[in-house]
Amino acid sequence: MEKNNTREEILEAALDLFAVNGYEATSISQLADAVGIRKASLYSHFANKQDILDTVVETVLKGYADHSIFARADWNNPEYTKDKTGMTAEDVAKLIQGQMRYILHDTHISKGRKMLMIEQFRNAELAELHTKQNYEDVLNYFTGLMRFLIREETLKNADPGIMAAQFSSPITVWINLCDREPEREEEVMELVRKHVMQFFEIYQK
Amino acid sequence: MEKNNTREEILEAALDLFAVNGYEATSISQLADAVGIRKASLYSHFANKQDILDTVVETVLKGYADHSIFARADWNNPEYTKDKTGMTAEDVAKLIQGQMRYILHDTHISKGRKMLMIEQFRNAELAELHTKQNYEDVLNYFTGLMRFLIREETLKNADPGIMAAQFSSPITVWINLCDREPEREEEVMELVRKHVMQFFEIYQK
DNA sequence: TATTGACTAACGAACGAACGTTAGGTATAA
DNA sequence: TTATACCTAACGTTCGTTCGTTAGTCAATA
Repeated sequence: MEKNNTREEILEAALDLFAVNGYEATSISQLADAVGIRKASLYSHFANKQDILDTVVETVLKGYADHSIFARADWNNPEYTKDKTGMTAEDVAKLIQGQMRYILHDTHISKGRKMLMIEQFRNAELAELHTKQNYEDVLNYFTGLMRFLIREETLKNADPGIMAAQFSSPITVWINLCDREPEREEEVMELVRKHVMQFFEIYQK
Repeated sequence: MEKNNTREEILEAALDLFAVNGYEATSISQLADAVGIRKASLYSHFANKQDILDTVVETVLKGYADHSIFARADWNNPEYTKDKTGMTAEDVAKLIQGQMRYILHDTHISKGRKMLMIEQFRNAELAELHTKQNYEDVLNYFTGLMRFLIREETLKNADPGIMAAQFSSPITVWINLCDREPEREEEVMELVRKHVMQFFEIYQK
């Protein structure tokens, strides 16, 4: 009755290792040790090492599509924005902090992000994925937010793409910092608060 | 009379390879091939593979200390600021664009940056170096610039640390984008121009 | 000037260990 | 009975490294 989950364990361990060492520098033996089986047993579940990477990437991609805050937002949908009208600077700061906590601590998302970071100069497919997930989707999301806040007359009218870059880039940089030095998370959260407050002040209508 | 430079050629090829594949995923044979010698000959110049990495890091560090725009600036030194008084938004945009071109195309700086990017989750020393070079020094530099522009009454008074984060982070993000997709450099340069112009507008006195 | 010897950089060959992978056997459970 | 998950053993290849040799350079010596 117990469904066998070795395959999932392998994928999880693989993402763990790829997110620290990268694909090439991770060996089949390392991976097998992490799962607690012999390395030959991996081949009962995957055709070869590349197949493991492909499946991990597939999993990361699917997890992203299912759980990404940024890819799923729709600022033109009243259903999506109805609980976001009349947001103050503090409200937005809290919202962003919550999103950052999620992005930082969700294991799939954070390990996927690190893997893309490591592989971005060797694997063209992963480089593209990196740009989409950590640049284009983020920028789109915050451009939507800026347009929404301008429409609501919370912020003054200016190029929303540039506003989004100015608003989101510090957050992106601070997420990378926390990936490297997790003990600085609280320091970063305070910076985020200050950043959002100051952003709203200077862009206020 | 000709000074032998094989050692330098090895270091250059090593940085090339480490900046794409990382240290572990780069083999001694690959490196020897890139230099055009047999792999055993590498050991006439370095004790072992780790010694090559250590020396490459040392070289990157020295190159950074000698050539980094950010580590060498001193906004309290009149000698440094004397040609920077009365800068308009366009002047600053041009200045930043020039600095970005340099940072993007100087081979040592760009390859060093990529190597640190790849190694940041496995090598604590390189993670620290990454934070210093691409976060702390950058933030310090731009905090200095903000203080300078506030002192000059070009910009209004606000938290210069937050201003520096808002000003520099988009630039950091765009440099990373260009590292991944160099063909987007001109698009990025236009974004930088817009960003700087808009930044000066909203923060104007 | 010619000879010697010390030093160097590069080499081919080989080392044991680890790599990714395959084959074949065994135990478990449907 | 058949299929599956895991095993041990081994494959050929590549890994980082060591060894002993060779060819060339250069300074001191004869």
